[in-house]
Amino acid sequence: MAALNERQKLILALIVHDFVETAQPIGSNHLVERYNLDISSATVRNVMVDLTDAGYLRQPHTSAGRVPTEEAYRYFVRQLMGHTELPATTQRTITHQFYQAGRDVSRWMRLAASVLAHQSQAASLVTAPRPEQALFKHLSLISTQGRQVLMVMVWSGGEVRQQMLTLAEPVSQEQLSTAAARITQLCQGKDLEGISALRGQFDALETDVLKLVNEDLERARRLISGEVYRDGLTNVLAEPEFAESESARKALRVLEERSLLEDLLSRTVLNSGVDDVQILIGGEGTWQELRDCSVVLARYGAPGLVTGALGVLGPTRMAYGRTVSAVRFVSGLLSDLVVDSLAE
Amino acid sequence: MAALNERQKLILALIVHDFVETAQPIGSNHLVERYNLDISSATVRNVMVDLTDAGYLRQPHTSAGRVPTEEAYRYFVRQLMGHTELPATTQRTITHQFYQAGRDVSRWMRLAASVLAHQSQAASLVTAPRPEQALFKHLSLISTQGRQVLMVMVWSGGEVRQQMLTLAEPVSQEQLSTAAARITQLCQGKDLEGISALRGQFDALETDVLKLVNEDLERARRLISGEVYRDGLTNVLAEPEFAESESARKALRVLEERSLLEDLLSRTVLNSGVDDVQILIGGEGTWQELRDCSVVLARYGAPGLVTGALGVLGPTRMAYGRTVSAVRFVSGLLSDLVVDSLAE
DNA sequence: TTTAGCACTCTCGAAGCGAGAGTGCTAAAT
DNA sequence: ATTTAGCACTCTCGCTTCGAGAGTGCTAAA
Repeated sequence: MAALNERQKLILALIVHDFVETAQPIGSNHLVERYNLDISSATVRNVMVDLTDAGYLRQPHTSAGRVPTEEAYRYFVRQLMGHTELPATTQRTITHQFYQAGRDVSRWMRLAASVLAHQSQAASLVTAPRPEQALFKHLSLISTQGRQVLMVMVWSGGEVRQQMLTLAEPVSQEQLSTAAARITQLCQGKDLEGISALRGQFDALETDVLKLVNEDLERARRLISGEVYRDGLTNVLAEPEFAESESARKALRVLEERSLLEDLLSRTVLNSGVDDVQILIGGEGTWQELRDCSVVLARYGAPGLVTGALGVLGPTRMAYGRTVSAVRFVSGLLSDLVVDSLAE
Repeated sequence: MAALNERQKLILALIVHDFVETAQPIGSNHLVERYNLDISSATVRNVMVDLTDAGYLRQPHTSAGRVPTEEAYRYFVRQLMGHTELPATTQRTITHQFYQAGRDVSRWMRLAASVLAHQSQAASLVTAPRPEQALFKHLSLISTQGRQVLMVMVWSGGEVRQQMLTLAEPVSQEQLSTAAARITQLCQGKDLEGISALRGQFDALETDVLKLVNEDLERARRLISGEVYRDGLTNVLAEPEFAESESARKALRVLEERSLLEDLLSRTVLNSGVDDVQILIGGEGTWQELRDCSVVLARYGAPGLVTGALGVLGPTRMAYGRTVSAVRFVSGLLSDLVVDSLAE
């Protein structure tokens, strides 16, 4: 696959651009007229033959225009697209909305999903930030009614987890507070293993509580991603490539089914740096469900401390420029917010 | 619309049943053969004419079989369907899963949505339980870093809400704990107004904290439903009535767009009793988006204290028996769980 | 009141056909 | 050595036609 010359690049870029817009095969005449090219349609056709031989274009049938191949999108994304950013006013609006949302993580998530879906006109997903290595910070024990106790655990990074505990016999709120204070003091800054090592220094009540802390965290640790937020699912249904519902089903299954999503995320963003946008085109041969789909993903957060993932799923024929800049921007914004809420 | 005789009811029930299964117009011959009726197809045709005149059936075109009208589904649901329950083994399995999920509300929600989607083979939604009238129960203040403080509020019904607070100047954890204890003691059992009435009894730090408590709760109060959980969206895409994506879009928009959902819920389940299953067929003339859709909804929880809503959205041609029993069962189960976690 | 018989209607898929769009090739022009 | 005009060729798409099949409604007999 020899390097493309300038004219070839131009034609390829134009075809990708037009096809993204119209979803129709692009013909040589069409291209010349639309862009007032100072070359003839015959020349364009010659170039098209080159690009077809190089594997960047294909024809749906003998006498139709050309359509970009997956390879073309990859080339476009790598070499032709250039670095774009969201318009400054859009950036300001979005930033403003986030700061208005206060410190409520679940609102950040919903907002991020909504912004991504809207900017990319595709389906978006955002996973809640999760600590990569959780350090214990604080425990509250609150008696609710009878022998029921609400445990509220705070972990490094501000993750709050709750759990109910049923005691063998009623215990006063005072006793609970004392126990919580003792556990908080002894376990502060420790991770799961550190806490287990303290076994034996606690009385019966405290041991009961700690067992639940352990269980809860063990369960949480098994999952890569936190709560998943989605938006814009109906956007992809509007795209012609998902007109017959079968293809739409396949694509949306990936977002809906936890196991598929975890698989996708674990093989991509987990190995990448924060705010580093990854683009998966056409499932890259691996994901059968993502044939005809592209996914733009990024990891956000504070690496080593708290991270989450976010991204957009749309047809291969996707406005990569806009989508990538939206993902990059929101990812950066969330990273800032998460880091801010870690330390100031 | 005169009352139907037994034969008419039988035929109507069979047509609804068959159409739900096959999604094809039902012909008189087909019916007689399949159910070994001891009447002739001509007789069935006569009955069909009656039912068509009565508005329960219609023909897609002159020489096709009959299709139930929305009116037919309503009649079916009210008069013909009878009371069904999920099989006992299914009930046990589901119950077991819920108790395995411990006390984690967000897992209940996910599980409920998943069970509903699976049992009804349609799209499901579940809103997190929210206090109808929130009484303050407990406050923890946890210093994180510098002047950042994490507030964790516990409200009646076990709802835990968190908020970040940035102080003017650093304050020790000890001081924070004292303030939290004082606020907890003074405000315990009070609602938003009760807390406002105490204004003036607090020092600067405590007032700052309370302002945030107020803000957060004010914001929460404006929403009818808590976090929304969805599942089985891809199920509805498998139905032939949603084969062209346009109709699918309309239906899924209702689930996806918060405002539409809130509208739907506020006009239905909010006025109904808990565990009382409501069935909306074809949008009932009001919801344009829900043409060709039916929604089966119920409110769950402890009325007056904590409630949420849950339901299923599918094509009008839906297995109402199975769906209604699934919704009723899961609603009851969630009610029990919520009530249990309130008091024991 | 039920049913057999039958003419009638309408959809659906296959087949046929022409218009239109777009190509690839060749030969001339730059 | 490129570029381009010209042209024949190919293939899709929309349209129409047509026959088979399914299902009805009506009528007259049981």
